[in-house]
Amino acid sequence: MTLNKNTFIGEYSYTLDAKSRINIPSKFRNSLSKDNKGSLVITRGMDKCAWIYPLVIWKSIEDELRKLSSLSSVNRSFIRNTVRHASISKLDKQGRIALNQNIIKFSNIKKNALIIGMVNKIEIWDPSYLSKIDNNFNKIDSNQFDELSDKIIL
Amino acid sequence: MTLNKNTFIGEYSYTLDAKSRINIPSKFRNSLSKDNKGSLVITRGMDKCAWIYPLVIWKSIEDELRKLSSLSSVNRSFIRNTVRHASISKLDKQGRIALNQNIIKFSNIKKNALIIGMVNKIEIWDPSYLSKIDNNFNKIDSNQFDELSDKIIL
DNA sequence: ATATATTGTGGGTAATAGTGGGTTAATATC
DNA sequence: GATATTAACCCACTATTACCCACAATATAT
Repeated sequence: MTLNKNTFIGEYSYTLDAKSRINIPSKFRNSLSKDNKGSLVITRGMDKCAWIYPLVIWKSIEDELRKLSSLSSVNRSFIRNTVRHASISKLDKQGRIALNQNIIKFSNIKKNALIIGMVNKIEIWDPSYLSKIDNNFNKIDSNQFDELSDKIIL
Repeated sequence: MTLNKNTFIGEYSYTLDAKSRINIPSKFRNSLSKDNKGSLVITRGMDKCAWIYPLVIWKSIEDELRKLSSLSSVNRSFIRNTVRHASISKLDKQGRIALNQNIIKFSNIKKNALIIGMVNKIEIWDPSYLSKIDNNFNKIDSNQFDELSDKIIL
């Protein structure tokens, strides 16, 4: 509760109901700053999962995108792919959001879903798919993290 | 008591109660700086144990993570695996924290638990597992410590 | 030695969180 | 314009968590 605003950590397991609604962990809801007014932006992640940003954070991302010149084709496709699948959604009275078919299909979510706090954003995963990814993670030569471990002391 | 703030040394033996709460040694509680407001962050350790950080220390870790761009998949994995098992917890009026099932299972803690001060963080171990690890420690060839002895003068 | 404060452990109760489902309003389709 | 489909809103039930009080054991002070 005393954590930074719009900051999310931890992992939670929830279920999608018949109406494709999923609960947002109450710790995340409490962390959302008031100026979001309960609104989130849902989009495709870089991995096969959903990314969810607080509205105010998303707006700052938009501002960054605005700075990228459309003269570059790399920029154009980057902007397009970042924005085209994004949609705004509001928490209902019980603290849930509705996921649309597009996102559900993309992230291959069925009944069960894993919600993971990623500091500045939230991820929603299909549990079985993520555990596959995890195995690959363990196989990654750990020296890929050597550079990071120089920067961050845990 | 005159030790540096947010610094923990020593070993204590406590029990988990029926609600998975465990006492934090009063010396540790006294060492916690006021700006933590009694909050700690519990996460998985690099060994099979729980790591506990004072909130303010954790926040500085978070701030470092925030600087890592999510365009890099290595960064994404690193962030995910660093924060996904972390959760914030507040000391109750009696000075205990609640451990969640995730952490209990990971560190294989049953009824008895060992709390160890690790200078900047706290570890919680299953006593019987730790004594196994200790045996391995004694087997380590002592020249593995040569590198460390260059860095730290004991 | 006795009184007083602190520490570690147990447990009850009220508030909150997570889930399901029904009803109404909005939008789209024919 | 009538009907079908979807989304928004409301209510209800259960499990979990947070908060409070109690007490025995130890430590500290007088």
